Amino acid sequence: MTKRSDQVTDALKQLITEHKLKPGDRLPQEKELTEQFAAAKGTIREALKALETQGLIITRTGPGGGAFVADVPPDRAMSLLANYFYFKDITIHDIYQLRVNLEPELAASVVGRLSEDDFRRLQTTMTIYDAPPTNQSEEHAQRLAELSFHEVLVDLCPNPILSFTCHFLLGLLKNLRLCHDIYDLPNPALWETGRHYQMQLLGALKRESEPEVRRIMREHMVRAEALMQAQETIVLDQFLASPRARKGG
Amino acid sequence: MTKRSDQVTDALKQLITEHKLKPGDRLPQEKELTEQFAAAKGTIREALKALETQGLIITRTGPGGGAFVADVPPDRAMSLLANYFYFKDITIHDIYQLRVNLEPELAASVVGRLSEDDFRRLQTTMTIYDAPPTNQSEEHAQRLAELSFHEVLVDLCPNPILSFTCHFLLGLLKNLRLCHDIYDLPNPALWETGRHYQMQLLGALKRESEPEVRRIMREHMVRAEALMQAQETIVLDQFLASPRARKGG
DNA sequence: AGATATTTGTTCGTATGTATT
DNA sequence: TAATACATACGAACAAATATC
Repeated sequence: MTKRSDQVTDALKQLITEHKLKPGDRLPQEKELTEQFAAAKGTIREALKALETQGLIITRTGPGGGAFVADVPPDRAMSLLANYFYFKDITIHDIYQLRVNLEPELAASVVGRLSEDDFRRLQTTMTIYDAPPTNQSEEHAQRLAELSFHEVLVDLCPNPILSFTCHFLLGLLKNLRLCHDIYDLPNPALWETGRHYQMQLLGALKRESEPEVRRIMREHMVRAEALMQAQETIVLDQFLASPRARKGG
Repeated sequence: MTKRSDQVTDALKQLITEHKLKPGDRLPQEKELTEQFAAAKGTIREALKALETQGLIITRTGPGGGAFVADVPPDRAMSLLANYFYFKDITIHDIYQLRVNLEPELAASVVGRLSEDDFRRLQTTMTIYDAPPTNQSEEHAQRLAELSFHEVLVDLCPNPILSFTCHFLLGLLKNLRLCHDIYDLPNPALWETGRHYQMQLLGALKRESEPEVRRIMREHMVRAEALMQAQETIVLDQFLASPRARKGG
């Protein structure tokens, strides 16, 4: 038997779609809902909480307050999706199999859409890894900055699905345990090639040459995957070896 | 000030990650949680409801019952993500920009992994659109069956991210209002080419020729996009024209 | 099969916090 | 400042589901 609160959740969702409610529109108050659904406050609140965690509504207290339909924030959508992958173990190849094919599209989709300000943003992020890193934490920071170059493209991409997917993949690279371990290893080649390709990419974007943008980004991704995978094997070997090593003293 | 129930939600999430709880493991009971967090029952229940909505836990009543860590079901992850795109208007090109680049990878990733039974499944789905459709509802059904061909590939794909993304795109094609409208239009070319490419694909999969599989699937997607886009313009024109037409009688 | 114990699910009444007027 | 309207939180009781004996 489905729970009463879940029934209310579904009913409220239907109410939103049927009445074509838009972000900002208000739902009935808790008191009204208790009457409409003949359910107690607690039950109604659980139903609203479900919608709130989905990002579909936000609630405000005080006069004129209540539950308001909301645009799901990208961050929330990303963390909800990240939950799905939490118990699967993701490999570098899993991530780059998508990046190799999608990042070129992403870059191509912004050709001719960059303002002077956008170019400055790209150039600014590149200055962070202008010089080779001197210590480990600096190297770690540079890796994250390198990713933010791609986040600028994500912001400008007109395709919401492509943009979100690439953004999510960047989130995995930023947050996954495996990736943190990889970033902790020194990797001058990764710094060198990342810098190299992004310089080339910036030029191609300025020339507004879509084929070149596509080609450069693809090469960039293929190269990055190879370098990351090399480190992945090291990290995984360490992981396999360490329990033994500890036991052995 | 952040809500008490949200604090509890975060604390419970942290508890799961820190104790490395895996699917099947139990969380403390409501009663214990009220004591541990010095919060009322309703507050605890709202926190648990948030985790339940995310698909991170399921709850069971009775002795030995409680909240159990769960693997997020793919369906739930998909519908949570679909919420994000609910208020964005997605175009055919948005969807196919990803499909053109990912479906070839998907197909390539299953080469050499198909059992006799899998081949039968593929062949069975193809029989549904063996003959040209005679009426509109039959045509609509065939379109959905055509998509289920790709769902077989999704099931076999070893890359969880690629598999999920392609699955999600199929979900959009199945559920989006725009796509339903498109499927309602007669389109013999779509039937013809879909059938054609899937026959070819089946052959290439049997020969285990990865380059061919990739090439055929890409052509299939490029062709499908063109046909779908042609219908998209018709549907959108209708949509723009219809208010006028109604008013005019 | 039926009684019982355990645990979540639901209800109601009340009190507190917060933002608007 | 005070009054008002709304969500948020507390606490006790009851209902429903389910495993065990």
